[in-house]
Amino acid sequence: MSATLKDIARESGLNPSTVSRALSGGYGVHEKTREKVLAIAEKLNYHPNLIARGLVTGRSHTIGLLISDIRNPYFADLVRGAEDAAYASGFDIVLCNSDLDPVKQMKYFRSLREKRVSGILTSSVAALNRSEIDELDSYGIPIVVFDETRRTRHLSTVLADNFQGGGLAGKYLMGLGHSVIAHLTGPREMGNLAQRCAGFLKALKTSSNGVTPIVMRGLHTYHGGYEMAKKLFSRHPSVTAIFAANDVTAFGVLQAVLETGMSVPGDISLIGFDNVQLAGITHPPLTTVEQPKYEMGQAAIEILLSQSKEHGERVPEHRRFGVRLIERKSCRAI
Amino acid sequence: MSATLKDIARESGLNPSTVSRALSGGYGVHEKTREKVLAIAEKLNYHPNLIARGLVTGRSHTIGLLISDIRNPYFADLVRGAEDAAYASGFDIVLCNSDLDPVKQMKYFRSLREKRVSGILTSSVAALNRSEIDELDSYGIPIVVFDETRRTRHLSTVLADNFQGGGLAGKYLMGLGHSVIAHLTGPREMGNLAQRCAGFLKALKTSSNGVTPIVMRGLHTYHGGYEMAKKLFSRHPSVTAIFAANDVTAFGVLQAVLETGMSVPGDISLIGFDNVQLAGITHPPLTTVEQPKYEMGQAAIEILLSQSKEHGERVPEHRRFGVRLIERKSCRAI
DNA sequence: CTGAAAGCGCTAACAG
DNA sequence: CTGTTAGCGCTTTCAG
Repeated sequence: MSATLKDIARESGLNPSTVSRALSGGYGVHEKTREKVLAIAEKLNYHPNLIARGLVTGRSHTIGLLISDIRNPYFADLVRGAEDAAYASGFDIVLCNSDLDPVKQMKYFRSLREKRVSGILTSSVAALNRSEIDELDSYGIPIVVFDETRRTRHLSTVLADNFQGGGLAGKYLMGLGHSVIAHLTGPREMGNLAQRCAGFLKALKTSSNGVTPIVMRGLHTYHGGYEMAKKLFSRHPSVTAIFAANDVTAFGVLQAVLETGMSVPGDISLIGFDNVQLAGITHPPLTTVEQPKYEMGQAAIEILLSQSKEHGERVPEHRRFGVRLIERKSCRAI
Repeated sequence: MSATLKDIARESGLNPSTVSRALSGGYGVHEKTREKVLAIAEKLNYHPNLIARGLVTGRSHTIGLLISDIRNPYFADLVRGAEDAAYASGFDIVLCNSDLDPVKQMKYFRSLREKRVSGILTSSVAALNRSEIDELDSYGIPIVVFDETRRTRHLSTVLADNFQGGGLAGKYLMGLGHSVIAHLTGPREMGNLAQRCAGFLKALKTSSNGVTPIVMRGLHTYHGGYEMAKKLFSRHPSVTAIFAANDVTAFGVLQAVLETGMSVPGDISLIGFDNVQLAGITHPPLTTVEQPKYEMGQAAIEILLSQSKEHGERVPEHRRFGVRLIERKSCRAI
């Protein structure tokens, strides 16, 4: 089928190893023979077999990227940042969607490992348990996980300052005069959400006037936001402000508010988290806490790449990104 | 480092080939020895090296997926459909974002080919020219392209019935009584957009009352929609309805409308195309023409997989999906 | 059912 | 600067 290095060796009367050098390095090869090799390669329509090369060098130049669902715009930004950075360094990204399913997740991890990827990036999907973390550690490749607040011996992390972000949201809402404020969030195990919640609660606690925080847990998805909001309105009709764990959840809340015949920000002030692409064009445009998703994706690749160069014991790296409040039209003073 | 097949051969006193059979096939191996092999493999924490296997079998079990930008929610759905289908068959997806850049695009194609992917899925990114199509043909792997209206000797295609969709939009707007209707679309070379436009124009033409179609071209992106709408309002203040080439473009239009102090559907009726995830939660919820993105992604993988089994001359396959109008709140009768 | 041998396409010492 | 040799980890004839 495709021409091989041997073919061009035969054709040129050179030795395969010389051809190899001419093609990849360029060093230690006479310019004349190099040109000759290149010409023949062109003529034979030769294209290196990267998987053969990978076998001998041990480098696949491929990075696994495991998230819950690419349709969540938060991940789209993250992935794009990672892909761009990887591309710039000559690496490919294999994309895996786990849907937060612990079984699927481990299947993907194992499959990536068998493909001998250079490293793995993962959002902290279904919370990893001890033995799973140990398994990942045993892979001997750099792994960086997003939004993971715990520290382990080998895993690197990149995350936003969720605690601060939660505080920003809480303070903002209080500053607007709200006193019955709800926080709609996801499962307890998600460390990043827990941090947002903690920061939020802390902010409310430091206020002079008596604010009543209501915390509800469900799924941090569009649907989850919708459900939680409905429940909230029936149980606590006096709420005037909601801090949603992320924008997509906030979108669900928005939907519920509209269906209930209320309005944002007329009856309910709403604030999200992430500053997802479409947050600016909902009605009303969503006030939210921005985290630099694209940059976080990039950073993860940088860490990964720098670690894969190191030998011996790898020291994990941890990077935390600042957040900021994006004020739009979904909150009002009371 | 990692245990190899040889290690377990030595440990068990068997021949590597026997071990190989025990591990992969299971056929033609005594149950007893098979169990023994499995046990030792487990003990040694053995994991097959898929890249070594790939080298000998010539199968990478990897599929390249080249799109313009994963942050466009249209692609997110498509990609997810593809990834799920690929996963189900034991294939991985390597994701590439070309940004419609012809150079980047060909780089990706070549890199995928060198990685010996089993096939390539691509959205019809920057329009391919003759010699590029020839190059793709020469790869000798199945390639399926989305949204490509031209037919070539080797490329398979999957697309929605864009012509019909355009017609649906046109008819709907006319039925509502609009007579000054604009269509905001992308570059001429994009065959799918051209079809949408053609279907739309055809529908208007068959109307009894005199409708004035205005067609504007720009970029079919959020920003492009915004720009075109601004221009449209200053040049044709009498428009009452807009058909945007896709939802993301429609979102841009929506933004422009709001900024201009008008409202949808009060002053402008707006209809999109795609039925992207968030189309239902903009304000107002967007009326649009839905195409089955997820299913299209799946279908592409099916075609790809069925083709990679075939030997000899491959017959390309073409699949066209129906579309339907999703009526929401962004249009009104005049 | 198992072993021996060869080789996928490439790189990497080591000589020369 | 170039050739020789060996081998990455696995599968796959072909014998036995």
